[in-house]
Amino acid sequence: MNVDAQKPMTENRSEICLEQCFHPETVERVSGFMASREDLLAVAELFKALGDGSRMSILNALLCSELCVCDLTMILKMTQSAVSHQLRVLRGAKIVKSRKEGKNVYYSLDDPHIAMLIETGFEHVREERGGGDV
Amino acid sequence: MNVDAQKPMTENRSEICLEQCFHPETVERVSGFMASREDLLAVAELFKALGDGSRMSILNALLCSELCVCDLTMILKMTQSAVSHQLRVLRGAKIVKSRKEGKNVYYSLDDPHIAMLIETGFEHVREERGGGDV
DNA sequence: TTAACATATGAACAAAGGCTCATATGAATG
DNA sequence: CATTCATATGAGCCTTTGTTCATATGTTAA
Repeated sequence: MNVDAQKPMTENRSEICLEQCFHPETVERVSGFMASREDLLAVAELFKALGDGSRMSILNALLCSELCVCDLTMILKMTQSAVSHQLRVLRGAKIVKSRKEGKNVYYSLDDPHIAMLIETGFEHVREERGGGDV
Repeated sequence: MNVDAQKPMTENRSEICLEQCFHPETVERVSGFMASREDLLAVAELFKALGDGSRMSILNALLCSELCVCDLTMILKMTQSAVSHQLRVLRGAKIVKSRKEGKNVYYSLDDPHIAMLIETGFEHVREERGGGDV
């Protein structure tokens, strides 16, 4: 989470890479192609929220069924507090949504993209271990 | 990255959730559905590696073209050292691959899943900001 | 209202992560 | 071989993050 990048590039150039080393047109073209800083950060935040073992376990469970916090606590064998804290992160990232029913709060995946991301992730790591390439 | 969960659940049950609160069949069913701990951690690691602004910028650039470290340094206006460190993380996560040519090392996305993940991520955040739902 | 329970949250602490600086490695060139 | 340049890496520093513990909030039932 930096992407600051707003320092004068003139100075940068002299320290790091003398003018002959890089490919100016490529750099130009790719620079033009880059997503907005805002989008980049948003996507990074999304993946960061997916990038934790506990949260991935929660999501894996929610992939199967809507669940209340207590169920999750049982399934993941984690503290209720830890589960709640992680659900907060997931809620903040709009990865899960919640629904209140009496004393219970039921969580589920927020939208189909999320399920797709998670499933693609699993595919990727399984193939990687399995064969090497596809 | 915890997912330890190997403490005796008997004790857990009495502390956290008395027997009447949860849905035993659901818990049972979902527990059976869960991916292996190994896969969960691998996926979490994958997303964690994607979950950083600097790395997402690198990947966004690589989505467009194969690039050497120096090009990336220019495009992202980051230190060469910082870029190299992040490329190491990406390499370790098998998200990018590298190819050496003379003094330069060229990086590119490792496989199509990666591009798909990133693009789905962008779609998600754009739709989220744009409309609210699809 | 009081008690019991499900969930949320704040503080504190330990661990992980990203950046910079300095330096190492390894290739090309004189 | 010595130099130069592209890239990689280790150490140190500071920030972020995940967990636990204690407690707050809010809902249902007695």
